[in-house]
Amino acid sequence: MSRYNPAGMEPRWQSKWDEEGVFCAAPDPDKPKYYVLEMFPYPSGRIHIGHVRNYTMGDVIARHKLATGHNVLHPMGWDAFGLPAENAAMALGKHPADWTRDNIAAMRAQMRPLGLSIDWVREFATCDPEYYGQQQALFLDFLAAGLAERRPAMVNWDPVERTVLANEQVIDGKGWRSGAVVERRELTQWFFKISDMAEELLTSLDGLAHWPAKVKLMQANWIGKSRGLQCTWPLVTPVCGHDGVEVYTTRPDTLMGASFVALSPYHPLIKALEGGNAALAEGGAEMRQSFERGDDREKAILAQMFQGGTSAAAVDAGEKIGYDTGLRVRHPLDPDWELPVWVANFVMMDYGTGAIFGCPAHDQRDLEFARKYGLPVRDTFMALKDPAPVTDRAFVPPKTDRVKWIDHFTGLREATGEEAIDAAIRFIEGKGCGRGVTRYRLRDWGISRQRYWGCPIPVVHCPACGVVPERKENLPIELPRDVDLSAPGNPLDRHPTWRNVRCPACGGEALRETDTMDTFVDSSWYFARFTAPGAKTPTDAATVARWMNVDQYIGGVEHAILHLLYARFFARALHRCGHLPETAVEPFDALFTQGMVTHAIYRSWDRIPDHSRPKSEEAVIIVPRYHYPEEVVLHQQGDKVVALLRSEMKEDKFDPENAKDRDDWLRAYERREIEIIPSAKMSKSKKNVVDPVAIIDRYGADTVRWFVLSDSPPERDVEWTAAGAEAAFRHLSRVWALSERIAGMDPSAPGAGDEGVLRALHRTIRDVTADIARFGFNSAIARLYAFTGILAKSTAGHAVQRQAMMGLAQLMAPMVPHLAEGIWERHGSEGLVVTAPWPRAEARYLAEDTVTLPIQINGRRKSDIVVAKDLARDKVEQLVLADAAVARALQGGTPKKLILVPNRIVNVVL
RNA sequence: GCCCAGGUGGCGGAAUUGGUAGACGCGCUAGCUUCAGGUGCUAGUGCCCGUACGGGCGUGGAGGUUCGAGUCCUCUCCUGGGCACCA
Repeated sequence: MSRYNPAGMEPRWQSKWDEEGVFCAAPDPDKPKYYVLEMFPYPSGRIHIGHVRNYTMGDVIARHKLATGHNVLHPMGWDAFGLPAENAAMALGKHPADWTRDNIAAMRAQMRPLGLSIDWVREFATCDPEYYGQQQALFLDFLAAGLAERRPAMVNWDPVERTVLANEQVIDGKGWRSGAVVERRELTQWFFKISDMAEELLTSLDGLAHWPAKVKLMQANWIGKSRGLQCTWPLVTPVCGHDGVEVYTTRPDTLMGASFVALSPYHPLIKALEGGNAALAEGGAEMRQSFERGDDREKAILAQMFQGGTSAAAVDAGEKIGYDTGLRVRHPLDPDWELPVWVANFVMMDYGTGAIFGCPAHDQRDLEFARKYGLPVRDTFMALKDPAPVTDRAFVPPKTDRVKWIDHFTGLREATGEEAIDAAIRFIEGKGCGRGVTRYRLRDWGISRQRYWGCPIPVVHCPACGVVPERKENLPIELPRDVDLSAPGNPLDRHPTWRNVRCPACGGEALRETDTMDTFVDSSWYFARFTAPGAKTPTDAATVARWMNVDQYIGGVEHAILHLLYARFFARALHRCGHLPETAVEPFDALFTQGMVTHAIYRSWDRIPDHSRPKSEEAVIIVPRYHYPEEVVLHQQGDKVVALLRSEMKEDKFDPENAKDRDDWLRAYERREIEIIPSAKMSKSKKNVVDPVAIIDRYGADTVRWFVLSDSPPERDVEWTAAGAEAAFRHLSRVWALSERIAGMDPSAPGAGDEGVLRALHRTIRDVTADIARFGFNSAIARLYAFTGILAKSTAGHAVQRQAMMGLAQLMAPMVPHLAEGIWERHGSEGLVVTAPWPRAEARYLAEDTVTLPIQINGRRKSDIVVAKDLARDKVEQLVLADAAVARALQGGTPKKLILVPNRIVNVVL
């Protein structure tokens, strides 16, 4: 009788799997293929418990598919380019390449003990020249296909990272990694023309049946399709070569409510005008600054704080500023109607035409602007019920609401906004002074980064030929090893020789492009590369056709827009360039977005002397101090749990592991407990992190795997608790002990209740199989707990208990593969669990010949009866009326009604 | 502000098409075992009344549909997420 010993068992089975090559994804034409992929990690150097959850989920799917006879591809790699390596280089004096390689080695070493069913032969890192060289080849193909281009553009400049960011990488006006407020700059940059595919990327979302609706919705919102009218408002007096102002609107039906035209401070006409108008130039510059630095927003927040309120509404209001340019335009529907042209800080150059017409009655921003500067407010429609002119709130009903129109130019009287918009576009197109236009919020993907540690963009700048693509035979364009990372800016710009090349076209002296690609490019096609990681072309036609699509993709919901949208674009671009079959333009058949692992935060408050104040005063500052979970011991005190610092207890010679000591210590130092802040996202600064390596060392990989799948549904966050991890370990120990007990049974001893155990086993097989298929891992585990309980109490004979134990091991195998192999071996089974065919639930054990029929009285359950399945209605009624609880309720009377749902339920209505 | 997802015991959470609410785990209570304690085992555990038999209430709140509602409908409150001067 041996004890459960994961430390001894787990490495042994891992070697065994390696020796047998069970995870090697050699194409097997006799089996259906199945490609499982988890989003690959950034090699930060340490695995995170969130990684463990992510990869364990993928592993359950992969192992289950392996057992159901699939040819499984389950690879792993590293998203290895990116800024942290450069930062580390500066901080540690270590080359980014070395830092990255070391981190990869460290993380691989931390991941391998998890026993994941990964084909490690396919492993690669995006910083391998073999990988990024192929990416450069793709870039050249995209360029040739018109999918990439170089052009000047206003870009988001992150002053901390000293590079530009894509729109998707700017969150709340701040860089997604640095958190710095981004500035706007005009730079010549490389773009992928993702906006050309906006419509396709939007409509194809409908076909993604196995994607979460939430992710599809987020993408649809991001693409942001709108239909509207674009029309010219002629200038009364042409100026600076402009005859009129192009305006885009989604509400052409409200054209008669116009009160002014407003231009973005970046509008070309404003820039042209500023030359001759000092006041305008000053005002325009001020407004642009407010865009760039968010100045007025910050000021507003500050003002609010000093006045004691920080309501989001007040801050969000954002003061509207404008200058009257003095120009006037004619209304497109009425040449006699002249309107003023303003420049306004709330008009964006990036959307529409950078010019709007203000309709204060039906737009809150325009109303605020009009009220501030005394511009007219004209109602164009009113509510059917209680029509009233607009005063301090713009009237903006949903476009599907019917409203009453005031003297509408299309002749409408009562109509919805939608109908009015359609009518207005038709009307204006008929008059020839405007056209219906569909627009998208999605803009092109700027991929240029002024950084070292990324994939070089393979083009050359030639004084004679201009921008020339590199020749494919010269790829990969490798990053130079000898770079100076100590100074700010792009080290490739400063490199003495790397830039100097011959022009691929004319052979003259030329300069290499020094921008590198956004790291999201690296992760936009790795899934395709995994199908043939050694190919001399980006993909290999036959193998990519065999393995694509990814059948199940798993990752965090934080990539719902960025990564997944780029990957969808890339798949289409790859297809156009002949690297992916058409069937793979949507590369991920099914997507699962898993929740985070969270943990409570332990915080105390330290009083430290405040040296900035004169000594005479009571000068202390109270600062928060956070504690790692392992520094804290939890103690049950009455009905509440308190956290105590182990180190403090030890200093006072108390044993933190001893409950009585904890009690004594608490009594002696009553107020030294630590605040417990409920579950939050793990964060290093709050120290609420758990180290998977430490947990694996303590309990084994199977316990960690079991735990991260337990309790919470996988799409939701799971709270890591020490008690939960203990419970997982105890359970696995009990399963092992049960297996030992059964192994030690007398094989010939008779037993009782064989049938019941087998029924329970087959029900469990049926239910666990269904649960795994629908990602209900927490439910599957609950059922395995329940079945373990039944087996543990069973008095069945040895043969049946052994069979049940083996079935249990198989069902547990995707979650706790090492333990399952151990049990399998202990009971003398052939081969490995991992390659054994998945058990089948047999119909004869699932069929029931009796049913327990709950009896409700007036809809509330009062009793139940056991009857033969499909028993005749009148027989059931007799039994129901004879039931003690029913008789008591009837008190000799007859029920008003008796509802009988066969084999399901009975309801007696009094 | 707009859009989306959720609110179920002390806690994490179960609950096919409307059909026994609270599976399973944690915690707690009692007992047993070992014992200095933890561990292990057995039983109990939604709330209220009742010694018990039993009864009443109960899935954020208020209404509604139904023989029957966690599930469907209307309104409302709260929490989390996404987007946001997008014209």
